[in-house]
Amino acid sequence: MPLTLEDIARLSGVSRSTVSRVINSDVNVKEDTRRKVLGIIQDINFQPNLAAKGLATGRTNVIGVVIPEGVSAVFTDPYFPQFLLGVSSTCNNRNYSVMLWLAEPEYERRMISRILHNGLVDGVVVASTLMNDSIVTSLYESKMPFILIGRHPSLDVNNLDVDNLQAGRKATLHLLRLGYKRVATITGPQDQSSGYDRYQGYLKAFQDYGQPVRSELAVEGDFTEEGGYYAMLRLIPQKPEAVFIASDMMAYGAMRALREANLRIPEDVAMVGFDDISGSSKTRPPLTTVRQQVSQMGAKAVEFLINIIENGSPSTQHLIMDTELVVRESCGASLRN
Amino acid sequence: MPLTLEDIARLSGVSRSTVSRVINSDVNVKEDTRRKVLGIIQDINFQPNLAAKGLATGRTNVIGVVIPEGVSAVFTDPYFPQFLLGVSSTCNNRNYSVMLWLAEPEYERRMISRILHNGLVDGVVVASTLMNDSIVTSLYESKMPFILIGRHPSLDVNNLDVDNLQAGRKATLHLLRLGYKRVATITGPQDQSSGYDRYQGYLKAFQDYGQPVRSELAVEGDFTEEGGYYAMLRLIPQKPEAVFIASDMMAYGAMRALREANLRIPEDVAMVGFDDISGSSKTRPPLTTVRQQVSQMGAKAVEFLINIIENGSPSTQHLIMDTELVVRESCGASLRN
DNA sequence: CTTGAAGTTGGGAGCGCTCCCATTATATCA
DNA sequence: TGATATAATGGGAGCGCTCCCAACTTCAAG
Repeated sequence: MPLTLEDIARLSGVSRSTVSRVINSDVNVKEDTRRKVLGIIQDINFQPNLAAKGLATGRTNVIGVVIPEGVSAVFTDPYFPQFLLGVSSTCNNRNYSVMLWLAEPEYERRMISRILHNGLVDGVVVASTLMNDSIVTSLYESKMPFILIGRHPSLDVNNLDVDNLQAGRKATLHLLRLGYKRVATITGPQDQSSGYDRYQGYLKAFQDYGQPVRSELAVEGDFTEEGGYYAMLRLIPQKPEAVFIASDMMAYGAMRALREANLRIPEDVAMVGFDDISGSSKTRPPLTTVRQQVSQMGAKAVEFLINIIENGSPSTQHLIMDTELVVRESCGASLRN
Repeated sequence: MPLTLEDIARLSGVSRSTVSRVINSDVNVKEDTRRKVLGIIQDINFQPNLAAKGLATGRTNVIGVVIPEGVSAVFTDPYFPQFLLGVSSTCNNRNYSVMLWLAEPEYERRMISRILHNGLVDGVVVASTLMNDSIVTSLYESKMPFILIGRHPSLDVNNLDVDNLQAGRKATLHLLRLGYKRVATITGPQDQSSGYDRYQGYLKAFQDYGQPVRSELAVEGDFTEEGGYYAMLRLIPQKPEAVFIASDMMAYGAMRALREANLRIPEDVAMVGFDDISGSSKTRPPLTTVRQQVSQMGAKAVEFLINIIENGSPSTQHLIMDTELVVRESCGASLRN
């Protein structure tokens, strides 16, 4: 049977209240008393019951992380573990715990109400949803603090996003400037903001470079290897000279398709990916890609959320993280200079 | 402000107790009453406060999943997301939630006591630890229900494991029977049971096949692509004809090393991997590997754990899951028949 | 000393639920 | 129809904590 505040109180000859003060670092405790109580707590390895604390304070020191499982890439892309690493690590040192929900459509409604109403979490991080995800709407309508990874097309919510548009533009311009004429793209799903925005960046690059976009050079993928493979297959007949691919996983698939078609990278088709996941420096050839600091995003998201939980959020905030173009060999930059 | 049982009671003209009975499907409620109360609950989308319930019952309907971060492969190997998928999905339909702890060494002690003493979870799944992990010992000494994925060298704990020894033996025998003479292995870390057992299976295969083991043909890897690459580099001078590699990720690294050394797979060096992660059917050549049903393991682990939580566990149980050798091209089976 | 402010401490009430027991409604049988 | 078992219901106590207020110390200033 776990001990309670009352037990510690008895053992150290003070009252329940004083023990509570010690645990919560209240200043109004004589130094002597504090030391004595702390000693007992340590000796006995006492941990206050968080359910009780939660009931009394209305706060649990738990944050929820919601990842819609519908996003098929969840279980193949290193993006998610990496993100969770950042989340978890920050929670650890801020003394929070992580409740993980992989949202399955069939349980979605039930899950949402659990999250919102049952007092299990103090706030929620929602990652990589569809743009009009109902979870976001529900969260928005509730009083639950939350932060969206990505952005929402219409609602003004606290969010943390990468500047996908700039990044897509940067990657595409890189190819354009290397002199490739037929620069294609394999996009992410257009109902996810990351997929959509990167594609918009691609379009913007053409505009800025004063060159017309050819719609037959854009194919939609789904952020998986498989998806990249089939997208590339559809692209090959269009004879692209270069491709901007909206995720490294898809780039791997595209590489496979090109290899099977006996097309060389970058000589026949150059490519730039997106993410810079750990394998991308070791592909053949090494992949030029847009780096985003995924685990740092997880960390930032949690800091952001905890701040809202603890201090409230007078107005909504939007954090945008930068990306960096990592030039390796798949774009053919070294050949063309 | 969220509603309480008392509110629902008032709205439906019954008492708090009756509402509680309805929510917990107690039989002693008149059908009429039940319907009326249920109606109100639904209309209003009421969710009972789980912290309060937890306090009163000592159960939270939350299970913890602990993954030691020290295991470097955590963030590159699809194994973990896949496992979490199984865990999460089963929790969803059993009405449990998942608390995720990626154990960082520096917070380990604090985390363990939180898990054990603060009443946040009803039980714990511990995945892929080192064999003598202190988390397991602490859990064992506590009264907290838990189940270990893998096995423990000395403690008799509830666990769920694949038959790594048989699997390693099966894979190695496959190569031996194909007539390869110098069959090498890249093992996993020998302080993880999966790494150790697969290697023991490798040794057992030689013994059963009546052939001596050459110790220079075994190199220890760390379950990462990188590790597989460097292990293969060390193996190449030994001129192996075939290799059993204890994880597909390492096999990918090994492939890369062989490719760079201009050695063909399987003509110059044949290989068999382990895991059958999703990429393995699409490598060049497709990878022969030992398939384990990872997400199913997650699901089973949760079922197992929930059963212990709800019904107790008179004696410790050990669940062993089978594996299946998936023969593709990297082992050269098609060439040799 | 006396007085009052500041520093400490203790105990009651309450967070929202469950569980137990007492009470009331309903059914059953002779 | 009355006695008795059984089904339904209500309300108090308590889970372990925090928060508030009252009470007690301490100490410096007058």
